[in-house]
Formats: sequence, C-alpha cells, structure tokens
Amino acid sequence: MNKLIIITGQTATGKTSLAFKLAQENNGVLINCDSRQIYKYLDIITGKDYNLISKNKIGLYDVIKPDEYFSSFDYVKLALPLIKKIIKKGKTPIIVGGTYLYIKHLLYGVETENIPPDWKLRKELGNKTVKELQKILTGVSTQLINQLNQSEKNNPQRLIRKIEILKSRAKGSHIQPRGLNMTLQSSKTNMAITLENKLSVKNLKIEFYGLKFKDKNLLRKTIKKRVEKRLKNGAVDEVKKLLEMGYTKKDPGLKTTGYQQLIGHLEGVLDIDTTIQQWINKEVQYAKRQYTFMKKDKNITWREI
RNA sequence: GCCGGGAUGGCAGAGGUGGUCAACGCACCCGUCUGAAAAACGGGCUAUGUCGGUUCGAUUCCGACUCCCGGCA
Repeated sequence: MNKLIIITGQTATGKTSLAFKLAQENNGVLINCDSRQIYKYLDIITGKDYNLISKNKIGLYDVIKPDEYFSSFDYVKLALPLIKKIIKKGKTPIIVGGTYLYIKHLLYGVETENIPPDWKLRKELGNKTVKELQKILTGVSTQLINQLNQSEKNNPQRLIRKIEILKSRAKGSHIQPRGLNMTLQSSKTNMAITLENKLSVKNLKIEFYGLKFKDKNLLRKTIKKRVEKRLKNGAVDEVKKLLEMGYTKKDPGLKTTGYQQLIGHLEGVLDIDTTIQQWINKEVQYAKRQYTFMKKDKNITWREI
C-alpha cells in the first residue's frame, strides 16, 4: 500500500505545522504546493517556514526567480517525478500548500493538457482591451464566446487563454483530449486511479485534507497577527532587497499580496497604516476565494480550526 | 458671540434635480475560473444630519435646531 497525503486549505491555517506532524507519523517527505513559495527570494512575506522544516526537507521551494512565469502545468511536471521518487523510496509524499489550482490539475488533469501557455502571445494580447479580446474570439468562434459566463467574458486572462487554445488547434497540433474532467472530483477511487496511472504506482491511498477557519473573525485576527509578525521579521527589507536586485512590481513573483502593498509604500503612494490594512484585507479576501474554490471538491476532508 | 461654508451608504466622494434621484472607488457579502490562481473577473448590499413648514408630491424650496470647517472677535 502506497500513501499520498495532501494538505490544502485557507491561508494562515497552519498547514505546514500539520504537514510536519503527519510527516513524523508517516515517514513523510514534504512537497510544497504554494505558488508563491515556488519563488526564490520571496521568503518572509510568503511565510516559508524555515524554523519548522530545514530547506532540504521540503521539495519545490525556490525553484524559479521572481521574474519567471510559472503555471499549474509546470507544477505538475515538477511534482509528479518527485512524488514518484518518494514513493519508490518507501516514504510518504506530503503535498502541502494553498494553491488548489495546482492540486486540482495534479489530481484530475486538464483537458487542454497539450496546449502550453504561449507567453509571447499573452504579452502581445495583454495590451488589448477586453472588448478587443472579445472581438478576436468572436471572429474565431461565436459558439465559444457564447458559452462563457459574464465573469469569464470580462476576464482578460481567461479570454487570452481561450484564444491561445483556438490558435493552437487551428495549427492542427492538438490531440483529442483524454477523458479527464471535473466529474472525477466526485469519485475518490477515480482520483487515485488517475494518479496511479500518471505515477505508474499501484495501490495508492490518498488522504486529502483541507484546513479552514471556523469563523471570519478568527481568520482576520490570525492574518492580522501574521502580517504584523512578518513586518517585524523584516518584510520591508526583503522588498527593498528585491527592488535592489532589479525586480519590479510587475514581475509575476512580486504580483503577490504584501509585496504589492509594500512597494506602494516604498514608492510613497501608501502610508504605512493603509499599507498594512490593505495587506490584511487582501489576504482575508484571498482566504475566502480559496474556500469558495476548494469546497467544490468532494474529496477533501475538512478540518476546522 | 458674529459672519461665511458645509452635512449624501460602513468609509471616501461626484453630479444632477419639485415627480420611483443618485456615479466612481474602497470595505463588506455571494460567486466565476481546465496550463497566470497570493492572479484575473462577475453579481449583490447600504445614503440625502434632526425637527417642522410650503406642496398632490421635497433629496431639491423655506424656517429652526444640532454638529463640523474657515474667518472675525
């Protein structure tokens, strides 16, 4: 019997502590699944737990630089072999992090798996207005744009992705998607089977936990404390250092809560109180969105804190 | 005390108006999202300081009061 443990959930719920505990009980090895901790040099503000886990005991920390793009596909590509290696050693991989999108793609696959992001195209289309993007899409496929809901129709990133998919298919390079889709989320066995195939591992047992706050007051209080702690630990200096290294607020790594606000402060746009308040608000809002997204996954066993 | 200016949602703030007034932003609530996810988006909520008058009808006109800001004393 092979075991895989996944711990996700809202930010600031203590996922890493739980992962550490489960690692001791299960002969486990941690694999990060936080889209921010993937980045080098983003340490204090993304809350890398160096005290709890020494750097070499957790996988997928610090794999790219702040100006590099990363996607759920890249994550899966890196995570799968790592998981496999750990299982082969007879240990338990423990995936821990709040980026549910990455977990979702790892567990359930993506229909358009063979159509990679075209960052050049994205950059090009990035200058266009939503109206222009809609027009491009309408020109290619009226059917497709009619299927989009209001939210997606106005979301430039989503529209660009759709265009990307259509362009790729127009080139004829695509293969018919495999039957991996959302319906698998309702079935625990299928989830394991999918991964067993991808890993070529037999008898995989998956434990899938989600951590969430009991109520919003506690969430806000905890986040506020955490922000204050990070400031005390040198968050401002971390940002200064990154700016000195030549990174800017437009770099994908720095498009992160905390960095955006502190850069605003260093630029003199925000006073410190506003900076802190905004930082806290953004994290609270993020935690809310996380749960909205994750709660649709029926495989998650929830634990309230 | 006198003179002037002001009072619009939880906050900030615009403009119009005797006829269901009421923008934008923030916050808050709910949601969307199959290769950017700590991202990007959609929807929703709440208002004319108090009291009285004129009027069929007042947020708008009139009066008083309260509070705030500026100037004079």
